[in-house]
Amino acid sequence: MAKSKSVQSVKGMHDILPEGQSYWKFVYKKGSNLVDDYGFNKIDTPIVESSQLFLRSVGEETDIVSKEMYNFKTRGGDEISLRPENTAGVARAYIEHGMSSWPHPVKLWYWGPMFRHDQPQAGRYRQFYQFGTEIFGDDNPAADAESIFVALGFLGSLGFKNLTLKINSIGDQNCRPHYLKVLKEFLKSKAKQLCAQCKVRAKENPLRVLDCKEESCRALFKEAPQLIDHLDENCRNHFKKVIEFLDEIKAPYMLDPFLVRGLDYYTHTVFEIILEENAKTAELEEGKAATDVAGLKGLALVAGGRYNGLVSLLGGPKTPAVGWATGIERIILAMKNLGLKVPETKSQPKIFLAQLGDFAKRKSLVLFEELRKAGINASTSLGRDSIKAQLRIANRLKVKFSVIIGHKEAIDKTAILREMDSGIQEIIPMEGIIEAVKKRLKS
RNA sequence: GUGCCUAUAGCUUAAUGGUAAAGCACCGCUCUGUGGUAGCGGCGAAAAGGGUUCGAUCCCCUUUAGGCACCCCA
Repeated sequence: MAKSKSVQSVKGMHDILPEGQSYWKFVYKKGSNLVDDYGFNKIDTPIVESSQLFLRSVGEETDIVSKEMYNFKTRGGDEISLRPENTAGVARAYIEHGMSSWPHPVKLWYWGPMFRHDQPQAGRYRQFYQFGTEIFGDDNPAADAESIFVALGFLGSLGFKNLTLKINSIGDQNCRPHYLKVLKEFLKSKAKQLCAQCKVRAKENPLRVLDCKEESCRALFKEAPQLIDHLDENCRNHFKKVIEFLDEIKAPYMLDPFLVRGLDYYTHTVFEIILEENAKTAELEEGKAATDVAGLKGLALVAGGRYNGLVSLLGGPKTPAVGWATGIERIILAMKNLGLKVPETKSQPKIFLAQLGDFAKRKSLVLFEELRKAGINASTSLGRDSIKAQLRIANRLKVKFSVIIGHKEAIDKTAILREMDSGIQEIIPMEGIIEAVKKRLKS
């Protein structure tokens, strides 16, 4: 097989082919227009950052950094990494360019590839695109709500319905340690009944134990102390106000006391937007029953939260911030599975130029250029000499008209304009051809 | 990182322990001057490596890739 003898794409990496581009274009357009309307400005940061950045921000102990990051050493010996997410990079840029002196809040958005070395699955790649926003310098719960609202608006603009917003507060440096103590005690008392995995986690990352999907554990955790009951007054107030804002803008939400996130920098609000568990595909053909959306059950389309400690952690001034991100491959897969359609954006030529003989070929090349200058999307197949083959291409391209220049026409300084549907042809003087084409295309 | 399933041409599929077949697609010819339909022809495949066997695409092992479920996550 030719495939195996030639070079293949690296595991977990994928090509976005022309027919897939209409989805990408559509999602990008909807997303960028929306955040523009909300006053966000685009920022691009490098795909490569110093490894330190992620170790310090995302967290050395997190899976993303400890297991999934692409790390390299440069010739000079610098340790660098492919970015596994972009909040750290944007925060770094915020500090590096002195954005703290910009009028606040500083509202930024980004779109670009991220890299994580995990197991590829549907909607899950080692290089994948994320789109997201960050708001710096706004401590107000309204900024949390705005972030959530923008994320919901984005998904809504793509046609998603039946979304569930899960939200929780994980407190901050002041109150989380107290909670962890209480939680650890609880887990100790139940140690014997925990699943193997939870036993390990109870020691290493107790917060994540609450995430366990094991039925027996879940039952156990019903009595577990909840973060939300251990928030200090400041945190509780903040969370309460976020919820009030969500009520105000009528965003449907679900409090999830077990929602924790895999990045260390989060404080206060954390949230996820998932497709409802019972999301079904559109009924495609008659007789074909709707099926569960493959691979997407409970998968987060959007995730985000507040990270008030991040900027100062990276050496910048103490700056509250909040943001979210979404995975584009995942979004597009969900759109396809749900039958959400996007407009076709393939290049659609309006007319086709066919020629016979070298002299005519030269003439049609000139005309081709003139058509382009006149803003008419024309196509041609100058490499083919048989008129039959050329018209076959014209037919396949679904053009309305073909312009045919044979040897005779080239000498007479005329061209044949053929309407493809009817097959009606007329001979038009060369200098009038552009006008004639324009006129026909209009009607 | 773990477990299960899968791998035949660009795509979809077939048969077979003994020369790998077809449809679609692509290219050409019939037809250097007219497409859609037709006829004819061409291109082109066993993921890689090893083992069992007289002989392996088929049976076995390893690797690779994909899917699914974990883990984790967007």
